Amino acid sequence: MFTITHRWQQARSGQLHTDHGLVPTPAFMPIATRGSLKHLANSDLTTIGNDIILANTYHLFLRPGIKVLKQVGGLHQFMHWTKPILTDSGGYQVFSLARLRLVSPDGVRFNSHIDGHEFFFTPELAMDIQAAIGSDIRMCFDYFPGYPANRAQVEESVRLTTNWAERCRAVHSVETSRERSLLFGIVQGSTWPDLRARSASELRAIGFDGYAIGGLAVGEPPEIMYHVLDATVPLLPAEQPRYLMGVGQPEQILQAVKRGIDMFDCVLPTRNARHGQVYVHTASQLVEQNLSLVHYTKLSLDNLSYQTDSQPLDPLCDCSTCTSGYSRAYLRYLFSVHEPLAARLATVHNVSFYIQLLRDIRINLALY
RNA sequence: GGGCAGAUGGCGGAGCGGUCAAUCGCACUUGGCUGUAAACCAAGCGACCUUUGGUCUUCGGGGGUUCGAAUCCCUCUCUGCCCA
Repeated sequence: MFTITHRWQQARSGQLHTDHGLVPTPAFMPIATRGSLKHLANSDLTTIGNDIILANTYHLFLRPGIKVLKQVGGLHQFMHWTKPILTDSGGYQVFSLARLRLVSPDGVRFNSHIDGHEFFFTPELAMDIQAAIGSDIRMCFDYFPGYPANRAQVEESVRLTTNWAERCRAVHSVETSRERSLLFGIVQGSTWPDLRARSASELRAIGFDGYAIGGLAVGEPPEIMYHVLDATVPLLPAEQPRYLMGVGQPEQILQAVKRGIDMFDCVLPTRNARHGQVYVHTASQLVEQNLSLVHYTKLSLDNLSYQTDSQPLDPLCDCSTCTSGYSRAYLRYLFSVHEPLAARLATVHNVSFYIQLLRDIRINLALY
């Protein structure tokens, strides 16, 4: 169930209800692909105030596998995480592991990126795996051909995605008698407004608990992405959650919220943290308190300029990294000597930055 | 005192007459990461020139052979190992 509590022009804030609790929206979901948010313990996420994480069907299927997931009672039990989990379907891996797969109408033949083992991934299998994981929000197995793609490829992408969405819907309807999980459809169509419209229309006809927009933030200029959102969001049900998959940079999230998006996920805060790049508020923001997180920049901690910089990463941040007295100089040093603590401290900060950003957006919807 | 081996760019370490401003690794500098095959990848890393490119100074010091030397010869200095 999804309830909208506030609206401001196209933007809205609300609550997504799941068996593992409420998710205030707009929401950002940090990525725990393999059932672990890299470098963080659950207690870190609790401290940060994170409400929901994303895990990946494809990766958890390879290891630990369906059998183990069932035996240990699902991913919540396994990783001892009590809040909601959304699972991506593996559709993104069809794209990112393109060299290791072959797409057909029935499904996708994959070779494991781990040991080369071949298997056949279908919408039904994707749903079985997500059931074994026990995720609160499950995604349909979709297909998109990358960017740029020609019209024929994108039409094929929409056709397969709709067909597979029907099959996912069928499996999900049968198996969710006891547990209540939500199933989201994924709109494809790349940059063609009419194909986006066709995809949205076909998915609405099937009926889902929420609608995701996929196939964006895959190399196209941000302006193109905003245009696609302008054309696509109005075609989605007004009272149901909308999820922009894989986005993105903080300003892209702001732009998408303005256009009516409720949910986000992205590897950037976690991956960038591991790579020594941290998001911080800029000085101008100190002056314009009201505008809060609109003003930010990214620091490359390996830059020589931080060698003796005694400031915290972000004086305006209340995360444990920034309030514990760790300096930019120390973080830079830890990265330079490859101490694991560097990635941990930076990840705590970046995830906090995103969670704070979304919290501020929810509180001050009109300001953004 | 004698014998042998060796000295190459910040470090390690290739090269052993021309295609060498010198493979490679590390370090260093700067970029990039968008539903995570990513604690990763890329570029740069003697000086100067606006460039595809060009010029200049380099391979312990000095001298020599050669059209041409980091590569061959002589010598000096230093280092390591062995014998006294």
